[in-house]
Amino acid sequence: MIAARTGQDTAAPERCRRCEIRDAAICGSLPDSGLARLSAIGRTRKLKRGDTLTWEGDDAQTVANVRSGILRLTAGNADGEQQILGLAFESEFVGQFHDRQERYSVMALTDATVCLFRRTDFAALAAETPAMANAVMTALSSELGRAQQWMRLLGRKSAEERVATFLWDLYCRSGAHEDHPVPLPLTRQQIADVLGLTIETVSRKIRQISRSGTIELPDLRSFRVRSAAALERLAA
Amino acid sequence: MIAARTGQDTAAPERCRRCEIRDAAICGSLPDSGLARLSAIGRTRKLKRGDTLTWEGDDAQTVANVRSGILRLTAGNADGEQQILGLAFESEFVGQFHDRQERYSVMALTDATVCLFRRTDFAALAAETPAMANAVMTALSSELGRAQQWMRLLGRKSAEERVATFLWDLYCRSGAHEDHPVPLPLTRQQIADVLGLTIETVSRKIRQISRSGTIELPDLRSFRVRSAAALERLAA
DNA sequence: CGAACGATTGAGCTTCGTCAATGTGCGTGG
DNA sequence: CCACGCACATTGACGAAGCTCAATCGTTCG
Repeated sequence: MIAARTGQDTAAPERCRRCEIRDAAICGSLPDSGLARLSAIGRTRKLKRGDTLTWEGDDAQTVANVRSGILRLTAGNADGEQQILGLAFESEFVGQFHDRQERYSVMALTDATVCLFRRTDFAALAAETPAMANAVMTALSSELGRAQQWMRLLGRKSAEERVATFLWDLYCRSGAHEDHPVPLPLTRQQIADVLGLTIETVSRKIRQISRSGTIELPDLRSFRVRSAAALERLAA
Repeated sequence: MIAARTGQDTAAPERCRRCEIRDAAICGSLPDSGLARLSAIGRTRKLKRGDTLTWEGDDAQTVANVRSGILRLTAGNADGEQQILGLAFESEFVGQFHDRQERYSVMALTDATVCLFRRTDFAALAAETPAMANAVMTALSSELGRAQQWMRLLGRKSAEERVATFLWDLYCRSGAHEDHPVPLPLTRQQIADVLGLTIETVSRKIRQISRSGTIELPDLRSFRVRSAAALERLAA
């Protein structure tokens, strides 16, 4: 999800210039010494699908960089209702760089690998290394940008546009080309939760886009884009 | 609007513990020297209702702290459609602390006073003063929290809940008590834009909440809360 | 095979947007 | 002062989008 127009030319990889996706750019602006320090304090953790990395309200001990898989960020409210705040894909950061309390719960939607940093280590590094502090701000800025794109999706897009946006997003991130299969590692229910729709509406709209010939559905866990242009147009 | 649970005990004022609103806490964690530096680089500007402070896409020259009035943050997309990203009230910050390009346009919904800082001054201060960098991160974090609350409003709330949330928000911020008039300095159209609804729906829902006895409408530019508990319940 | 789970499809209903008519308050010019 | 125009607000009728409820289908796994 979705765009941070950072207005910066960092060295961070950009997977797809045309869609709304950019990678979090935290590493791009770091000097080598910062990178070395960073990797010195990180450790890898593997998550199984369904595992929860952090719970909303917990002490914020760690921030994480996604190496593989898809994480889901959710915040509950008093009624126990869950609002999905977004997804985090490879290379993106999740967690509170600054706050002492988790603002959202993070769950793995697929098997995933993350690189964990203790928040305090991170903060200490930021305090002593201006470039690091700068990088944290970049990450926060970029997260904010993603949040704002997400708002546009939730606030203004129709069900069809939401579904198309989601598929387009996955397509762009996957690096696949037209007619090549793109993994779709979420259930319809999970997609519905992410997009703020019901499972029935998601199912109907996916079918509808498929019947229109824009995509193909070889099975429930993948899709092929027949016309990228048409899909992008549907995504609005 | 709306909540940043920073998990921090800062000295920043908290107007209303019960509702979702907190003040941006940037000043709370600054040492006096930082504050002195901060006020040295700031300057005041008055905005008339309808004035635009910054345009999306412009070079980000300044960040601003709202001293009075209400600002509206919007982002356009290719189609020229506008998505409202939120409002900024007294004591909150708007603008890009980190990015070189404005991410949203800022317009005054009412006459307003802002305190402006050049982004570069701000950044320089942050680079040399860890406490200042920390404060910027706090502000970014808090903005992120607001964005996430806004997502919940856009993603999950019904028209009635949105309107009630908005009124509840204003009520809490105003510091007024039950049966005291709360200023409502926006037109129905502006409220509709903010909440992602149409003017007709806003009008109907406000009337409906009024007919239910929860609020009273002495005129179009203010309201009185008859039952704060009921209003909070409607806000969900 | 049968149970369980996810997905699909249909029917009906609710909510909210659209379009159109009407009401209300206010400033301006006669 | 009054009449008029204008902007904003309200209200009603209608329709479309999407939600709810329920039935059915397909796959997978025991």
